[in-house]
Amino acid sequence: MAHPLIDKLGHRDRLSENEQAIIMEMSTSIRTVEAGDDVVKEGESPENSCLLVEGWATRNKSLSDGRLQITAFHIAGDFVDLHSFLLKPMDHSISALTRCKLALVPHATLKKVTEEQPHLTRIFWLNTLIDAAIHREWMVALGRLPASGRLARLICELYLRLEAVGLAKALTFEFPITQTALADALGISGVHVNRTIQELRRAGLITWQGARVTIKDFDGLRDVAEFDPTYLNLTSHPR
Amino acid sequence: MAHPLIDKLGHRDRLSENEQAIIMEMSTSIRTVEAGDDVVKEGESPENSCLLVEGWATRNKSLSDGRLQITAFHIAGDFVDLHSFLLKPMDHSISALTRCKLALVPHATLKKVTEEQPHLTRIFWLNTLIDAAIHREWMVALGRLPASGRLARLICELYLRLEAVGLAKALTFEFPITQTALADALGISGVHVNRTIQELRRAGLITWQGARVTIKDFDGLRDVAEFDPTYLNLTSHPR
DNA sequence: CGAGGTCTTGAAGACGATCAACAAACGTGG
DNA sequence: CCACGTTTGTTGATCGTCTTCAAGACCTCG
Repeated sequence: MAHPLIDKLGHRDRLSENEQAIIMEMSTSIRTVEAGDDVVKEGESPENSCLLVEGWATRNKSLSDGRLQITAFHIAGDFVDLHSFLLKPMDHSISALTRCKLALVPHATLKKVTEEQPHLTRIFWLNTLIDAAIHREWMVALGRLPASGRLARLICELYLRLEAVGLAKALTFEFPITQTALADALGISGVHVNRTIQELRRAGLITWQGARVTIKDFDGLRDVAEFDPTYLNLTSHPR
Repeated sequence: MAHPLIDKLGHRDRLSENEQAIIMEMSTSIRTVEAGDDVVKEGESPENSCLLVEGWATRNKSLSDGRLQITAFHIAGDFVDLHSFLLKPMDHSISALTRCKLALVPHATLKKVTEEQPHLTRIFWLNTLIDAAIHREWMVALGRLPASGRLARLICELYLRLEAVGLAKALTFEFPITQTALADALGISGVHVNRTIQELRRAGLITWQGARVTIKDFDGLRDVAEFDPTYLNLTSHPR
């Protein structure tokens, strides 16, 4: 299994050899997008969905005055843009946080999967349902948690997701983001992000130097975050 | 077309006679849930998905101390709980805001649809993708809009959704909710909901008496809300 | 080595929370 | 049909979190 998506989906249900082969062959080409550039823009109706092979990307929506809200972070193995297969035009943009490598999957191929591979279709569908579950989790954070809780939650979520695909271990990971961008994800100001990071540091819950985040007290962080990982559906069972 | 779901899905793509017949026959039974009761609770793994035939329901998640965040409102014709077909256990609860009539659809039937009805599968999948798009829209509101903007958005969204299924017209609709529950949707306190409603009233944008909400100045309300209805995907095209 | 972006800190002020009290509406039983 | 209790809506006062503005320190990269 040398494919990040197969790794990831394999955590949720068993994939047959045939299904794995289909996933390996789905993509027609690889596209590279530079840090800061958009992969897809709000309003477009792309003919391909893209799978993130390498790098970090965000889903985001912007308001007329330029204010931004990041609605999700994506990492290697995420089928970032599966939504655009059926949902057109795009209601949001996908932007590269770092340089990204993306595998393009034509919508015609996905349509064929829905016609010939019911089990794989359900797995892909599930993938988008988990995106929705993560959205709900973020809504709770944005609506009901103070800044420290929101940040703590994000750290817990990202660590578990990265760990699940082998991109983090030992409670530490690289998070290549500016505090300004983090503000757009947490729904607070850049200045306050800075103060909130310091608050978690002072409480002995994390260290954060450059891009490296280390969780020093997972239980403490989980308490501040009121975090329960069930929504990530990281356990395998037949669908 | 005497079925609310057929009405609704018909706005997004054409349904064949056969597909309409399948939808009519999917449901094995009707369940009634009283106002305030839960339809499904967080943590459960139901064997049926439920389709809301009559009444208002919410999706919600609660924190350990009892604070609540409503993540969506659902109305007649919404396939509220399609998520639980593949996403188990439930990451959130579904609760009845008013007395609700729900049609139960066994997951085995849905599985059969995915195996025999690719087009209908895509339509159902799309339905959950639109739920996700609405979630993203709410995240922008929760993260980046002041209370007045959040409330204005909700009113715009609900009006358009109700109108699309024939449950509202002439810029007025019944919204049977308490200000406390509204607070749990908007991520603010109950007291502040009250003041925010008054603010929109004073600005001449709405009236709100008892459960009846009337939009007096749609353009004005849309501006306060920074509302763009694209995300609701209310237009029909082949999927 | 200089320049632009990013991080950090301080001070003032806004928005919304919380607490408290009262008014109005609603439902229920007498 | 009215009396009463409970829930919901309304208002005022005070407090806290987070915003905004501003300035300086650090750092990275050409």
